[in-house]
Amino acid sequence: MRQIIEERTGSFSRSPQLVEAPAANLRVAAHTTVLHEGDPARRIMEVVEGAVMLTKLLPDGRRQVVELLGPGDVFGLAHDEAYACSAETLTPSVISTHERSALERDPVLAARLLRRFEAQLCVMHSHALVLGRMSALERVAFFLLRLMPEGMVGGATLHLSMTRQEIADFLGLTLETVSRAFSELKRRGLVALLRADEVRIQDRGSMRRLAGAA
Amino acid sequence: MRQIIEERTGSFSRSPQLVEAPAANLRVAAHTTVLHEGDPARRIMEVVEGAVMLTKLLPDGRRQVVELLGPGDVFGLAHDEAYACSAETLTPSVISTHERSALERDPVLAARLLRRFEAQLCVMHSHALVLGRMSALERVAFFLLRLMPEGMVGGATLHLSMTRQEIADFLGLTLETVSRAFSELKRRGLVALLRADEVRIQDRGSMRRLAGAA
DNA sequence: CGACCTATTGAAAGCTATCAACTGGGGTGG
DNA sequence: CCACCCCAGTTGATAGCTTTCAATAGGTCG
Repeated sequence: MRQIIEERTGSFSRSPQLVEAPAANLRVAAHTTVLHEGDPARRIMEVVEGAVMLTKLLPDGRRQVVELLGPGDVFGLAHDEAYACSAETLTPSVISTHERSALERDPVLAARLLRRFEAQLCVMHSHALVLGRMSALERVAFFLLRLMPEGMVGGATLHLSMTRQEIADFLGLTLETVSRAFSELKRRGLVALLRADEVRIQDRGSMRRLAGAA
Repeated sequence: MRQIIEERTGSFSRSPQLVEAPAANLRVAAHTTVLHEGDPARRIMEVVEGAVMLTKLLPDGRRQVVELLGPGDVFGLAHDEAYACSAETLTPSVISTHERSALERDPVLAARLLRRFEAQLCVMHSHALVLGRMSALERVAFFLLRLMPEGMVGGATLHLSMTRQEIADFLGLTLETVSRAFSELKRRGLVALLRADEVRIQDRGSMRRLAGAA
């Protein structure tokens, strides 16, 4: 299941003494596991391009997608020197990595990560509200709005790069419930489904109301 | 509903030009709302002593306690220049506050907050797993273990400084379900309830197993 | 064109929420 | 000092939503 990471860091690659270069960049294919929950946490990473999901597992196999990341977002966080989540690309991505010790030496990097952590923490707070207090329909509406950049006009269609199972694991639902929610949103005319992974938001106002105007 | 903040910052207090003092400390009574979701986010805060909960509201009044904070934890995060959560003390607390601009001027502060943000983000990831994938009984077990410091021996009793409603809002349940879960844990002999807010963990192993060994 | 994987839809079961009644402890006031 | 009141918590019955199990449809790739 683990796929190979395609590494293209140019002249910096594979030189241990160059880990503190501004950024060691990795180009990674879609559906690649970049790091594994529990592995020793040596490096901290930023998404440069693409989309990455962070997941956690329960001993019995239940999975939660805890965070969806886009350009600028940071991952590879450590709890007790080990990665707290697995990270998997959803699309072809570019990821830059830093030695953890660079945080202390590089104030510019530290300042950037600080700002980003604050933003990600706020997003997690919203997600706790979604997971703890919203119905299935509301969760899916919230999810679609979150993926749809503000400036996106009505005509544009959104490509979901996640399966129903991945969306379900993100929203704390089952894949069947997610599918039913999509169908219900379609039935109500709030979204149009061109294909299973091509969505268009038809009635943004109603969607916002469903998602709690968040 | 809003309670008055009792301010005792000694000689630094109420001097606008001293906001960048090492720490403007507030001593706050229990059950005091320190800041309100949506208010302009001027300052960033740290818990020095006590316990604080961060909450978010849906337009229809549904509430989620998104984070429980103890000494060292940071709050007062901003989304679009406004506080993303309300913050309320659970116990008498001491809170230190900083101007947001201090983050850029004070590298020591920034480094401390960076480390703390990382830890809090990891905790939020765990909480997403709890909210998204755990049953009511598992959630309550997880909650109790989280409150029970590792070193705490069997004999010690834990004082819950939260009502059933607050615990429910933290775990994404109703107060009745939380109460039933407590009763079930008691019935199974995993915990003892001396009073409604005095708990003793009797069988830590079983509790860990329930909580997914997290 | 067929195989396979993902998504959709249906029916039934299960868990939690909701509504409601009751209990108990603490504090207040007589 | 005791009785009563009030609020938090507990417990019960029922409803509702989501999950589970199962079968069907759709799309993609060989």
